[in-house]
Amino acid sequence: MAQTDTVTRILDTAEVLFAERGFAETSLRTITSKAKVNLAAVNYHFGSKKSLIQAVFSRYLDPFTERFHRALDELQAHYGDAVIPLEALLETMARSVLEVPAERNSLKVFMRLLGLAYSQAQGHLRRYIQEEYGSVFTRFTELVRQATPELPDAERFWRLHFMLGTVIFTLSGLDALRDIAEKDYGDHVTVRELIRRLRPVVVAAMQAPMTAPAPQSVQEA
Amino acid sequence: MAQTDTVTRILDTAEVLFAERGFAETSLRTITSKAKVNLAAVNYHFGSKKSLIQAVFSRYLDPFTERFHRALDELQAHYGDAVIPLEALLETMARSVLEVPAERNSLKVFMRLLGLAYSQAQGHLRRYIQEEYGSVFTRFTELVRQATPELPDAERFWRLHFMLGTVIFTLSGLDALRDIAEKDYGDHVTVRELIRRLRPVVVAAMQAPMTAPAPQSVQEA
DNA sequence: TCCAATGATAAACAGCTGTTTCAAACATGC
DNA sequence: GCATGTTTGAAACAGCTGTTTATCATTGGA
Repeated sequence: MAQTDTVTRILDTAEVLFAERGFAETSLRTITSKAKVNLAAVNYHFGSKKSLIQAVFSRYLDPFTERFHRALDELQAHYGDAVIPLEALLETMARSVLEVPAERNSLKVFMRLLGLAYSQAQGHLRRYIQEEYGSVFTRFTELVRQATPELPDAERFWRLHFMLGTVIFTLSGLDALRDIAEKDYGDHVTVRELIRRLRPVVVAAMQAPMTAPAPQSVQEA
Repeated sequence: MAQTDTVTRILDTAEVLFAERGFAETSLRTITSKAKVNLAAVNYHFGSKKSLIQAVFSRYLDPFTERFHRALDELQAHYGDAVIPLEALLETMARSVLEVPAERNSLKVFMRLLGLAYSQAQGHLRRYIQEEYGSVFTRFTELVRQATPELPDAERFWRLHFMLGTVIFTLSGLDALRDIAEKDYGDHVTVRELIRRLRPVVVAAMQAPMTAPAPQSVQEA
């Protein structure tokens, strides 16, 4: 065995580079040279670049989904048959997201990867994540449904994705935004502080009053 | 002159392909062959692939900023010295965004490109957009400042970017989200309808109550 | 001790990338 | 008509891409 496992050295290097520059823009040669590992090692241990990308995600998402499931278990046990309030659900999710990368001090990388998963072409990634980790999301949305019975299903779906966009966009572009905020407002913000700022905004957004559907006379695009 | 200008044929093809697959994942050969144009034409007319990417953005952003500036002029003329309410500002912005691509029936492409500009590596793009079109955004945020005097500057900055994330994330991933929504809720939504749904959410988010700063005892990441 | 399996290494592979070159075609002004 | 500047065309360029091969080293078990 080398001083640290070749596989984990590849994963450690790859996740940072992917987060910094995207998948297509990061070559295997860049990864392997920075990881002080032979080029062929990636294909030997992971099979292909695609699989390496998925492995990087699994290493974050597997512990996350496990923790999140457990946290939801506790939450449901605590509330029994009563409806879990929206704030508690959001709080639990936030805590689960924060806990995982705390073990490896890189929430920033985690969020940036999530952002890339949504925005980059990489259709295989979205499919992989959907198939592998879709069930947690389904469970969560069902609980949100019970917490917001006044919302029509479609409206809640869209608002949840509005908020997903808020979180992913903000946290994945964190460095750039933090620089601007610090320069313009002397406001050096930490991730935990950002999440504190996010909470009331997300709650207010989910509970915003609904407006009447657009009149049909308006032309469509 | 060919049946349509070589330059515009390149731009038309490039913007669609970029929106579909990202910048790094779209080769000049794919663009030129699909546009039925010689490979060298891109480098001849635009100089480089980088410049082509910027040209694609200019073609959207130049008309947009011009319209948006004009719309803000009218708004300020109408309200005189009075403070323009937040809803009116957001409404004006939404209208300006909607108007531009209506001329070329591709708001979807426009939004997807905006999303890519934020998420893709392409540091040159962010710099280009910032330098070229930053002034409109500055003007807009100043008006938002007057409309929300109760918010501290830093808080307003973050909330504006929260909402920017919401809009860009939603509209740039529109196709995928729409498919899910249609399958699960039979809800076939148009862009204009989505924007109608976005409005109350954004307003509520901007006007959400503030919570006290986190106690200093909490450890930071 | 020998064998087999596993892992690491360097080299080569075919294919694609953005860009350049230079000759041909074209249009335009005189 | 000729000469001018502009736009196209096919081909080549050097460089990088992911992947494969074949060789070598190292290990653990019989």
